[in-house]
Amino acid sequence: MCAKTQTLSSGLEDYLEEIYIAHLNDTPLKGAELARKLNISRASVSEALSKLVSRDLIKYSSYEAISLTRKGLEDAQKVYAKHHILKDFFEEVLEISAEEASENACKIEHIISQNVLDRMINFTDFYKKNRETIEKLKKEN
Amino acid sequence: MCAKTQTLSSGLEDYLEEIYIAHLNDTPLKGAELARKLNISRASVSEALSKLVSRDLIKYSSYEAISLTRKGLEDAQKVYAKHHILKDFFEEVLEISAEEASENACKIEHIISQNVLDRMINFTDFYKKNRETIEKLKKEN
DNA sequence: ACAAAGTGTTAGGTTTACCTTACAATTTTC
DNA sequence: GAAAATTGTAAGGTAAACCTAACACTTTGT
Repeated sequence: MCAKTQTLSSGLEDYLEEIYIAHLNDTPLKGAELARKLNISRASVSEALSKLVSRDLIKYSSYEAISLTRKGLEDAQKVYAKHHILKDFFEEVLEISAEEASENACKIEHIISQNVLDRMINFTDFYKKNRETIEKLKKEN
Repeated sequence: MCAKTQTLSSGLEDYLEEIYIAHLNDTPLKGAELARKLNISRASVSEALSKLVSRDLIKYSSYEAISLTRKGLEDAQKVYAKHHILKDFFEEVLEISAEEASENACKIEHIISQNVLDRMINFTDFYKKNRETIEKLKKEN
């Protein structure tokens, strides 16, 4: 009856994130396509989708597009946001390439604490606003 | 979306790191003590140590202190360094508490790319050298 | 020295997240 | 409206990393 709120494994978060990206792009996403995107077998995706359904994070029937429940949407947004906070910090502050920034963000997004992320948002924001001053300072050293 | 790569598993890196810390402290470390430190059963530690021995990263015989091979020492130093680069950045730049900085570093150290770490070293260094100027700049915003 | 305490290993189990194979169900294409 | 292609799922398997229980071996304390 009452839905359980468990923490999502890193793997399930990846599924959810990819489903969310399809949602953002307004692109219908089926299991097989998700399998291709994540480079995982259709069988494994099938199992994972069952888990997400049983946790009330997605709606899904065979041969139809996957959709997010309200709860699933919220969770996905959180993961997606984490990804971008990290990616943005890596790119803007550390000057890492978009690709490498994304690869690192993909892994770290599942384990970093919210507090660190919050500070990272502020810091990246500060950095962007003062980029010229800071870069001048760097050259002076 | 998130491809996986790993030579030494995150778990084995943790064992190695703890062994290295004992080495730094010049404290003999046996399996049982390692198990206590990592909060893992003696049985699991026994298995893990066998793996580390077979990979030529440690030397170990029952009832004796664990020691690092040259290769093991190098690997351990790398992990340990990663931990401190991250911890230092979290503490010094993001002003995270020592404890939380360490907790985050513990997890991230196993997955972050060397390139990001290198940039992080430089950035933290820059930040420390220009702390006052940067903090003044923050207040101005 | 020898009992108690501590340490190590084995055997067998669990969980998680993958996999392949094979088949069933559905959709697409001609 | 079939044949072909695609999609989904069930069954059974693998591997990693942990666990407990039981037992054997070693060290310690008196």
